[in-house]
Amino acid sequence: MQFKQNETIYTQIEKYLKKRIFTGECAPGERLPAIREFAVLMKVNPNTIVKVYADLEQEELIFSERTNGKFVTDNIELLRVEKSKFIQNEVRDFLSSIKDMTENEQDIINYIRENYGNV
Amino acid sequence: MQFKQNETIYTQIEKYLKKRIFTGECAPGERLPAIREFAVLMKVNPNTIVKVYADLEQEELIFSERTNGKFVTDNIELLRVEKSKFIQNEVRDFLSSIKDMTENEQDIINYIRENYGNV
Amino acid sequence: MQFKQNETIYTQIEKYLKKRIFTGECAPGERLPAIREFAVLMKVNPNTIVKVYADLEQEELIFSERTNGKFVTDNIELLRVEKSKFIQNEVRDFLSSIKDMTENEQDIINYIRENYGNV
Amino acid sequence: MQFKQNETIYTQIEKYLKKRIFTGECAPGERLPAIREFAVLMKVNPNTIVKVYADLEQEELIFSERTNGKFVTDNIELLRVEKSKFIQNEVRDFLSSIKDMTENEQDIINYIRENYGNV
DNA sequence: GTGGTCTAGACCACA
DNA sequence: GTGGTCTAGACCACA
Repeated sequence: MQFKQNETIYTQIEKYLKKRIFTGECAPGERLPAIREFAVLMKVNPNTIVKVYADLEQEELIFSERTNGKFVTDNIELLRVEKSKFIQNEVRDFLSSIKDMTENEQDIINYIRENYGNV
Repeated sequence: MQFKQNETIYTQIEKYLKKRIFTGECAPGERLPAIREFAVLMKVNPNTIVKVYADLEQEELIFSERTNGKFVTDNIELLRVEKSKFIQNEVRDFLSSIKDMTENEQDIINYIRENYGNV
Repeated sequence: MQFKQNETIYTQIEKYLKKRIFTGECAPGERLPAIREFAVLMKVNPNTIVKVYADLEQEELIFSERTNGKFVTDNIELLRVEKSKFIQNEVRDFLSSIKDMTENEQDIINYIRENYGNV
Repeated sequence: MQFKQNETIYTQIEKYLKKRIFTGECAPGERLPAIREFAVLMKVNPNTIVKVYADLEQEELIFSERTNGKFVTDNIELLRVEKSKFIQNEVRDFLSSIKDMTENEQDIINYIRENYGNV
């Protein structure tokens, strides 16, 4: 994974992991990669992953089993709600970033249509 | 202005200023606020504004007149191109952040419609 | 048994076992559960119980008979003294943790009265 | 400060700091010691203090001003509530640790009276 | 000077 | 092997 500057590494990994959880690539109840393993994969220090996991645990998206690893929550309802919040957040951030430079709703939708195929 | 954490202040001010330039609130050829004045307005240290102006000058969106201050470029064509790039960037960042969690183009457009009025 | 974080499991089991010994639930001279059995009951690794028993043996609260198992001491006087020490310890730890935030002795006693029924 | 084993350093510092906040030794709105300064005082690594401050900030007992330091909340009502919770917690932990080894409420109160002067 | 992030790496409890 | 804590210390953004 290639990290942007101007956004902290842990934030980027957190977003990445959340998206995997929300899309079900990391399924409810599934074991997450071990801290050290994930750190190697991401080419970061284990402590950075410790922070990522701690933050997601705080939000109850994942939970710990002592010495056994970290697991995606199996609270489907919570996942549904958090996913919805996450998306709404992204949408609103986007809209407020771009609104002033566009004419109206349709203008933005056109941009979406033009670029949807290219990402 | 309220700053987010996890993104540097100067980046946030740069975006803010670019948007004012692209929307014409800061018109082509217009004088920008003096560093100290802008710093007071934004409640940041003057050094932060120095960096912002330097970065925008680097991108040729603004230029210096020695002792006279900083001015928005009057190269309309450059403004048009940069604005377009800026918007496209935002659109693509948004799309790639959200694509995996949505079904299709229409799905995203619905989110836009739902939230357009609330930002 | 539900373990707290921020305190090691073996410490928590040690306290639990001591209390059973001091209350006589594990009577003087009585045989303690076998390591494996106790480990299963507590849902911990046998090594953890090995450590617990070793520590209590160190304090002479329990003793080994080679292949026959571990037994609660039958030194009643020692039990009396250790129980008393244990309680005094708990009381003093509690008092020093809370003293600065309370007005006086009576204040603490009121807290005891208020909460005695709810634990 | 002398740290106990079997309880993490950061937990002990957190409790220490909370108590200072609840007693008003660190008054509402007051600036807390700088991370590095406090680390030197406590003879621990700055990162440990970072964690302590982060945890208390999470609980809204303290707040950050970028590059200016950390401050005790001035939300008096929140302080009152959290102090009350903290004390109740300590009292209940104490009671459940000692209840089985005592006869009744009065028995415990006697222990409090006996030891109050000696802590 | 102040906090935030990150790395390298050690040591521990527990399985 | 797995996570948790802690240290030493670097580098950055910001004041």
